[in-house]
Amino acid sequence: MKHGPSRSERTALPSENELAAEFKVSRVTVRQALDELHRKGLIYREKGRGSYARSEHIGGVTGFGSFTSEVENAGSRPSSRTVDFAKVSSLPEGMKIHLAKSPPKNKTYYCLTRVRCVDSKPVAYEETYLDAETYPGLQRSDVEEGSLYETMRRLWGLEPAWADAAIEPGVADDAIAKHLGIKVGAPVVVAWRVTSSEQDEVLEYVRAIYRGDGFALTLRRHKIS
Amino acid sequence: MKHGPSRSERTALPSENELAAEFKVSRVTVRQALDELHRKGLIYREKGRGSYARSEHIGGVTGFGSFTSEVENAGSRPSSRTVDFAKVSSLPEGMKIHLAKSPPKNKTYYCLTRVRCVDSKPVAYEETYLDAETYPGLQRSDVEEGSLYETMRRLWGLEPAWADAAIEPGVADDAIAKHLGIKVGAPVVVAWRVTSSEQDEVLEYVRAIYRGDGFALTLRRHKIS
DNA sequence: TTTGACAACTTGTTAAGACAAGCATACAAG
DNA sequence: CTTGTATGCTTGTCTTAACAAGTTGTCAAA
Repeated sequence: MKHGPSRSERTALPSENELAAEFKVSRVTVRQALDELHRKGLIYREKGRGSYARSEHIGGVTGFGSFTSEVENAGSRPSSRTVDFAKVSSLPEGMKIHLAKSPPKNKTYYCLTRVRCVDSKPVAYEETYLDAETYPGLQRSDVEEGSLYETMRRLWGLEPAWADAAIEPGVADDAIAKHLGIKVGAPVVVAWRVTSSEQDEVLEYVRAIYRGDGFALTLRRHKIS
Repeated sequence: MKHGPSRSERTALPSENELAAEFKVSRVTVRQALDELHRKGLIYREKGRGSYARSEHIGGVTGFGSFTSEVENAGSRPSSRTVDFAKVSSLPEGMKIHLAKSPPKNKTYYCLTRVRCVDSKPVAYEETYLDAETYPGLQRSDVEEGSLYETMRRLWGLEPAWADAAIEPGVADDAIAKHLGIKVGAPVVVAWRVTSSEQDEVLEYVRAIYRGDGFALTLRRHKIS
């Protein structure tokens, strides 16, 4: 026997059984989809009651993942200016200090230096170190345009899956101040990051310096525990 | 027919079927467990090959979650010194600027000010704003000792589930420099955070200021996409 | 030697169903 | 009016089963 429309007054989503019937799939499949939405923070679920949609879910620039797609998802227009592309023989000291796995020695890296912009305003100075063995024959033209992650996928079939990062405060030195259009000594956020594939191959080492005035790194809907 | 020991030479984990047999559960259940380990970044999986354990997995102080448990998991000893406990009638300006949902007006909050220490060294200055309606009758003694999240759970049955945060650079002012034992004007990281329950009830607003010398916020094994 | 078909494994996905446990309503007993 | 109970819903957990798709080694054919 039906007990009135009470549930429908409270529930944003149909029940798992209703969804299974509607889309002609099994309940296991419905649950897989709902669990994924839950992990992303788009819905929450209550035993004995139902699944509820959250009112909102907006993205932000986290400093992980692709700068290009993150800024786009946030509704702004990303752009990059390549400052330099050179071969170097070691990583910055901070990389060795902060990150769990110390990088191997006697390697050569391509060092890609870019200024990251949101709506044409420079917000970050970024040095990306790419192992020369991982990207044989890498050319400046390969990374000059568009998303680096897209290039990794297209040319080398590499897919970024995990990031380890350390965040610390700093002050802008002469070069960084000039690139970001801020004063020397202005406070900045320094992020050290290692991006790896699903199989733990290191894809890039990154040193990123974010300006602070009018821009902030955000982490939205971060699951605790 | 068996085809030699090739797989066992490469695989760290038994296959799903082997695990199901060993623990007398169905393969679906085994997969649920393995998928969870994968999401946590403890293993990775390859179709047609097997599941592989990652070499290491160490935690870090992310600035989300419980400071107490995060520092403990990182193998250090956390402590806190309560600087102040007062009633206030509004949140700091930065909270309204950075966070998605602007907090309601005409509220009163308990403002808990603490200095966070790792191995007795002060690393962060933290102001926690707790809605007086959410925590009726909150006493300083309730939060003076131990983990605030533990108190939330024990006394009010509230469970932190999600955090939204914004991170920006800053400089230490006089008060903060004194509390952290650093110089006035030293670079710091300012984190604005809202912690919510699974049902989106706001549990706390936090303004945290981290020193930069010898301490860094870390995010280990952060899943991309 | 090289190539290709095949078998035997792996994980990925889906199905259909059962039972437990929590929630909300309706309803009868007090 | 209050309280307990039954009912029918919900999500949570689990089982057994099947097939798809990718990987690896064997082995016969060229």
